[in-house]
Amino acid sequence: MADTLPKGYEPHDAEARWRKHWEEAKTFTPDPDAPGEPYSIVIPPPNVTGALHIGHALNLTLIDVLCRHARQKGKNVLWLPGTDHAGIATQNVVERALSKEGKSRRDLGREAFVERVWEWREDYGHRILDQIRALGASVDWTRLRFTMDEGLSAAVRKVFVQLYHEGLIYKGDYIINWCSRCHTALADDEVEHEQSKGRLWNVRYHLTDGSGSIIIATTRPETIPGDTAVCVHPEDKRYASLVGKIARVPVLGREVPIIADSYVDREFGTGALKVTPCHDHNDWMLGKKHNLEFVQAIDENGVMKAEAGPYEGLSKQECRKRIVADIKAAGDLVGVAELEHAVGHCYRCHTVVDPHVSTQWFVATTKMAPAARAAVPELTKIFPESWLKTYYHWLDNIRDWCISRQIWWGHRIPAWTCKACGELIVAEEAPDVCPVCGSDHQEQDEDVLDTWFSSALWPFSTMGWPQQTKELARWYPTSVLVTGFDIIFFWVARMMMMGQHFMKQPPFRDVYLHALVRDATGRKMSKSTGNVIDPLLMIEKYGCDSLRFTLTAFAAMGRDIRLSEERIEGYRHFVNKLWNAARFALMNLPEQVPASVNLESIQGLHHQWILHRLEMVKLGMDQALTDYRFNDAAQLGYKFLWNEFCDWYLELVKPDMGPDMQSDGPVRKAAAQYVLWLVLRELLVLLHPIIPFVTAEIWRALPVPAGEQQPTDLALESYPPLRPGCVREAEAGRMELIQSVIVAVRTIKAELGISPSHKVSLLLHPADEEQAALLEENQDLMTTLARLESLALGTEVHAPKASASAVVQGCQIIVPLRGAVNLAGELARLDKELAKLEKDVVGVNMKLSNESFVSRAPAEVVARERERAGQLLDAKAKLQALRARFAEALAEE
RNA sequence: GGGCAGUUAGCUCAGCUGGUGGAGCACCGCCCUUACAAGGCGGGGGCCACAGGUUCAAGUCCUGUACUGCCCA
Repeated sequence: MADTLPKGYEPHDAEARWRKHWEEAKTFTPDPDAPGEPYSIVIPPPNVTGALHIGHALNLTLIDVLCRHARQKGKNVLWLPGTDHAGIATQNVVERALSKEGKSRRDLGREAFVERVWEWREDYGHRILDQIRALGASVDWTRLRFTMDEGLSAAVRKVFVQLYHEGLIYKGDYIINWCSRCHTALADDEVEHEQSKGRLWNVRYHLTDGSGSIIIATTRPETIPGDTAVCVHPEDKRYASLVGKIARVPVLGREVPIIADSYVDREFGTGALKVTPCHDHNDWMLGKKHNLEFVQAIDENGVMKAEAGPYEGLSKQECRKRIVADIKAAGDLVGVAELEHAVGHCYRCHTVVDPHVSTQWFVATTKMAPAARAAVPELTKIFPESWLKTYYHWLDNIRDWCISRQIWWGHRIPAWTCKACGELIVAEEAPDVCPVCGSDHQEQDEDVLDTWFSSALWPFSTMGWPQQTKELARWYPTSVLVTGFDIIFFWVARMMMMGQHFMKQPPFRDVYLHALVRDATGRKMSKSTGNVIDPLLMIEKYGCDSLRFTLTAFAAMGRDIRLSEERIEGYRHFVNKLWNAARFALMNLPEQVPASVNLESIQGLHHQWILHRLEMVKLGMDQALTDYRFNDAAQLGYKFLWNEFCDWYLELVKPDMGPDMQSDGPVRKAAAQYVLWLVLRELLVLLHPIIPFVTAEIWRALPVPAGEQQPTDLALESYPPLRPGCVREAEAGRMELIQSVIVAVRTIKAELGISPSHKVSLLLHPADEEQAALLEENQDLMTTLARLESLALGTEVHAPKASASAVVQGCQIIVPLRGAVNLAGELARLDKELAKLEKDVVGVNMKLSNESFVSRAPAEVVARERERAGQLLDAKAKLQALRARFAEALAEE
């Protein structure tokens, strides 16, 4: 006997051992010169400040499944790991640490502060990487990248400079989203809109000519000092006569024109809008269009400026209170209403974002978007397709991307201003002298670039671009990008634009967008709600494979995943089941596997059946993973292991393993051992991409065939070869009959209260000769699994009237009942069966008696229904006869 | 306001190109049958949200309604 496994699987030891082995042996470090179709994935770089959350766990698990599967298929696989520097988030973290020491970043100065961030990164930046390790991600650690690495930074500078010279990056005064807490600009998609309760103030603006007034509606009265117009809809009859007149801004007294623009929503508020170009995006657009004055009334700290007159120096909140009070005192506050409206918040710190006018750098994404749009779906396919429209819609309505951030941690903008002549110099390296005036006195732009700017280059910058590396030649474009749909704008679309522009082809062939992981009640997981499921804690409690299997099994396309700890716990049972099946196998296998048996001519229906099923699962799982149907792949594996291999095959094979009583014993046992070994072995390979640790651990313990080397590393094993000769539909169908007979006997026992272990006699009346032969040949299987005392076959066999019965595929199943059993129970059982049959008969007859069904449905379908009708009627007749006999027996009691 | 999903067993969800509605968990019985009680065997449970339409045939295709969720403005 081979060495068996310990009674329970200990995930911690096994996981630690395999993680260490794979990393030290560089198992997942590919050679660009190696053969095999290239397959590559770049990791969606997690935020370096982050801790692994369940969303990462899902993402990494799915990518790992794809990569491990691709390796099995003989591909040359690169999975490139790394992190991004998360400008705002990281700076916030370090600033918070500083503030505990009573210091601000300004106390340190820029250089010392950045130094401090690097130190922080040295101390904590590996945390997220260790967590990626914990999950078993088969990344190539030798190619680890960070967006602030020298190579990637050089790529950023090159891209910036080139885009600038191509006119695709420009600097200008624009209205942007301003976070006064982070003290920086934000891109449009970095602002999260949330419905919140607010108020709508109706305020009267008097006309300068004394001819009356106009009432406007506003949600932000503190911006009144920045008003430079009042706007109405050109077709709004209520205000037609006022257009062109001059209104006076309350309190401030500024005279502003009343203009007309179809942008105005006549239904909203009073239908009249005050226009504040410096403090609202839409008003900015109106200001440009109508050549209005631009008055900035609030500064970048949220404090009122001199332009706000009497409110100068007040916070915007205080200003709101005061100006409302002043307007009310003047009798111009017409009304206040409650209002539910969307308010923008900073995605990093959740402060309310203010529209703010300032000098910023922009990428002309309006010009770059068309290429990224055109690439889909011809060059890049999006899965699931339902995201296609969202992708198009965003690109079609894109605004230029604000990329400058007023922080210190990040790639500093490679632009210098000559102190002598004011020339703006954009270059990859600091210029020695000004190309215009020759002065050597330049000052670099203070701002850094948006983190997503460097992330957008990730698919090629990580492979060494702008150097022409072997990696780029071999692995660009990448095979697939796997990521959450929530960053389709932040990341996917921008990588598409940059990839198209600089590499002349999009960065991935496929984009697979997975769902968000939610809690059991469907809420987003967040620290503040306290409903997070910590993947590391789950790994600790249930083992990594349990978590991975759960996530894979729930990753149905286009659906959110509702996760709860119970589910992970549940799938731990699956891992345990596999472990125990392997234990059983090992207890029944010799130290060396017997010489191989010709599987295509193997005897034994159970062997033929399980080999057939194995072929189906191989094909099915491969196809499912190719189609990104992760849940289907997981389910196929689950059902095969549990419901076929364990529930049936292991039971069926037990008699083969017994003492060698019969003359064919040794041969039969050797064949069974070989099939058992082989099926388990290939099943381990199939499951390995999803649950790598437990499968590797079992694999190591499996015996190897005589003459072969000691166990190999499962991670390097190929996908099991297909054996077309083992595909046998007919045999599989025959096995189903045997299974049905066994189930029928078990049901009779269970429903009549006969103990499962109580051995009964079984009489079978087969439907025909062929069935008789089949049942005859497989008596052993039925005797063992149905726990029979004896088995008799043939229509001549006498059956006592007091027998329980059933009909399966035309075969009558008769179990003589002796002793104190519940005879009335059997009658009820038969009646229930008959009622069920009757219902089916009625259904089929209805179809067949429908003239148009018979004439219009495909002949094949009609034939199938006819056959079924025949079977049902046959079963019904037989069961009725059996019931009649039984009723007689009851009467005789 | 625009767009995209979803509505199937008590719960969470599968159900591809229309042809006898499934799984896991939960529930109810019975069982320590020599891998597994984290187990085995058996069972109950569904007008597939609603209303129309197409079709011989609709959970599946089309239209509308209701509710839920998400994204964008």
